[in-house]
Formats: sequence, C-alpha cells, structure tokens
Amino acid sequence: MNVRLMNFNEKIAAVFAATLKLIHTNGFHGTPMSKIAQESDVAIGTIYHYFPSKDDLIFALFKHCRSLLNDYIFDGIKEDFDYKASFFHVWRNFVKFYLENETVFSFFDQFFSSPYHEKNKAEIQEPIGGQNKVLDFLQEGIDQKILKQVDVHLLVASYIGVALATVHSIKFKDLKFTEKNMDELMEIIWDGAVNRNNNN
Amino acid sequence: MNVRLMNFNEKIAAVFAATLKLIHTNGFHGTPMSKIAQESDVAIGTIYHYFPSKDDLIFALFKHCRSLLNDYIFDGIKEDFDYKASFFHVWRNFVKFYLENETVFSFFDQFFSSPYHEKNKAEIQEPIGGQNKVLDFLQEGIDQKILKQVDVHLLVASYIGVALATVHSIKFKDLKFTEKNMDELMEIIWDGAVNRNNNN
DNA sequence: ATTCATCAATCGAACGTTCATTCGGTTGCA
DNA sequence: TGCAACCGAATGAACGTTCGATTGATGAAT
Repeated sequence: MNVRLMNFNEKIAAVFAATLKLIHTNGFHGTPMSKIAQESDVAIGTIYHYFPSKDDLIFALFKHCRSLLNDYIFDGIKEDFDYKASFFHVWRNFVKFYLENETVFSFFDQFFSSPYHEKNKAEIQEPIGGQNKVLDFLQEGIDQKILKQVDVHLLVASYIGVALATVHSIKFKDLKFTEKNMDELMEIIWDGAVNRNNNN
Repeated sequence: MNVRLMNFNEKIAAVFAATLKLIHTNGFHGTPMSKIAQESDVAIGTIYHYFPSKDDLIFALFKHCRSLLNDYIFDGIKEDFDYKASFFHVWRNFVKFYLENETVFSFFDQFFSSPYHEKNKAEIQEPIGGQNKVLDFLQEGIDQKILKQVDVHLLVASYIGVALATVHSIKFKDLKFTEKNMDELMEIIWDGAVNRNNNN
C-alpha cells in the first residue's frame, strides 16, 4: 500500500491532481470525495483503498507537494554563486514555483491556515514550505557575518513573508511578475537582511 | 434589519464572537450553524433572521473585523511623529492587533486563502487588512523620496508580508514577541524600504 | 383607558441534501 | 488459489436552511 505511494501509481497521481484542482477552485469545502472520484476517474472505493480517510489523503498530498517544492527551490545553484547570488536565486525560485503551480500555492495557503495544520503539527516539524532548508541557508549567512546578526527566524519571516505576499499580490493582479519587479523586491529584502556593519 | 447590524445587537455580537471562536479552533469546516447557535446561545432561527445564509454571516463578520483592524492600526499616531516613526508605529500596531485578536487573525487567514474571498472580490475592493490606507501611507513615503522609488505594491508586499509572517511565526512559537525582536524586524523592513540615495 | 392589529425578534423541530465512509463484489496477476 | 487493485451502490450522520409558532413592543382606533 505505501510502496505504491512512493512509486506513484497513476491512480494516485490522478487523485492528487484532481484534489489540487478542486481545492484550488472550490476550496477545502466544496471538495467532497465524490467529486474527487469523479474528476480523477478513480472510484471512491479505490481512493479509500489507498487512503484510510479524507484527512489522510489531504495530508499525503501535502507531503507530496512539500517535497516538490523542496526539490525545486534549491535547484540550479551553481558552484560559482556567491552568497548574494544564491540568496536571490532561492528566493526567485520560491516565487516561481508558486506561480507555476498555482494549485499547490492555493492548497498550501489553505492547508497552513486551516486548523488541519495545527492538528498535524508534530508530523510536520520538518521543512514547512521548504523553510528548514531556508532556515539553514539563512543561518549560514548570519554565521558568515553577511547577514544581520539577529535571530534567524526574523530573517526567515522576512524572506518567506515577502515571497508569499508577492505571490498573493501577483495572483490578485496588484503586481506583475516582471524582471524589474522581482529585481526590485530582491533588492528590498537584501537591503533589509544584509549586515550593514560589513562591506560585503 | 440592517439598522441593527450597525448598532450592534447583543445577539449579533454573541453570534460573531462564537463564530470567530469556532472558526479559530475548528476551522471553516468544523463550524456548522448548529454549533454557532449553541455556542452563542442564539437560536438558529434568529441567526437566519439577521443573515440570509451562512455565507452572508461570514461576509458580515469579515467586514466587521476589517473595520476593527482599520480603526486600530492608524490609531495613536502623534503629530510630532516623523515618517520613520509612523512607519514603525503602524507596523507595530498591525502585529499587535493580530496578536491581541488571535481569533480574528485566524479568521482573516482562512478567509483570504479560501475561494470565499475570490467570490466576493468585487465587494472587498477596499481596504484588505487595512491595506489601502497602508498603501496610501507608503505612497506618501515614496512621493517624499523617503522610500525607494518603486511601485508601491512592492513595498506593501514587504510591509504586510513580513508582518503576517511574523505573526505566524509567533503563533507557531518560532519567535517571541519581544521589544528586541520587533525592533530588529522593523529595522530589517526599514532598511529594505528606505531610499538609500537619500540621507533621511 | 382599553382594545386590537401589526410586525420584528425569537425560537427550535423538521426537511431534504450532501457528505465521508463502508462493504460486498469483480477482476487479473503471481 | 490467494490477494491486491478496483469498483460504486448503500448507509447513516451531519449539514444548511425552512417554517409555523410565540412573544412583546408600538400605536391607531375605539
């Protein structure tokens, strides 16, 4: 049962895709198992064959999407990148991932703000929205005295917070995803995060 | 019917309070009308007397909370505050409001990330989380060349995004609401937002 | 001063629908 | 033969909403 979950059965893939799509357009609400079955062309019985309950399905989907995100954002960092270049690269990837995977963004957004999240807190511990890897990365910048000498969580809040707000803003048409806007945003975050008592 | 809605019937206040509390702990999901009636000690029939549907109740509650937030964040700005002081003051109030009104934060969080929000977009136009007043305030800083000469929405995303991420971080115990942390955060945002070709 | 009509406010049992989940069955591979 | 994958009708609980009844305040008519 769980072996398949890793190897990614076509049925499961269809169920995940359907669930993301439905939650994106109808919300956690308007997404009953019956509609997931319909949209994915997988019988209800089959879904319950893989996931003991709807909660389990949602949680498995969360873990799947989280690993997609984690794989994505740290991808493409070249050896010759200095810290600032990596700082920009990861942040950009973060925003890009959400823009390219709107349904995942929607899902995460709803998942994290639902008490769902709280219930499974213990199990989630690790990388939330890739944050633990992000945390390590930012801590590295602090240790190297490149970034401000503050609690790393303050920098995480800035780094991730601005990225999420940016995606929201683009989604709601207040902002456009242009090179210029992204560059200026990265400048804002960098200027805020950088250690100004240092001449890096 | 609507007159009372403004003058704030005790029953309505009880319904609002119960709804906020239930949504905070059980989510948009686990909050059926029956439980709202129970928790608020108002009969279901009475709730439907004031709100034609559950959606209407939620939306009315949203508008109520939004006005609470708006009243709060721009309160207490003294005449002798310079721009930077106001910039700090409003941001701090924003965070404080959410920390003091956890149920409202939870509710907004869920409301904005649900397709609920999208459905009523037209009607929401105005101050989202107080953002239009915030937008005007930040635009003023741009016009006065105090802040970076960029699209104001970039600064809004930074200003609000960091605040929301901060509240989340505190809520999930990654961060503590201490003077030091708030000061350092405000420093981060300010350094990011400020126009460095100017010596203000 | 008393009667009566009106209507908003209040109530909660009852209704029909929709939901998550179950279960008995079929298929096809090992 | 056995067992995992698969199916969808059936089930019972829970939900949003309706509705007929009751109360009490207001004021016009007597």
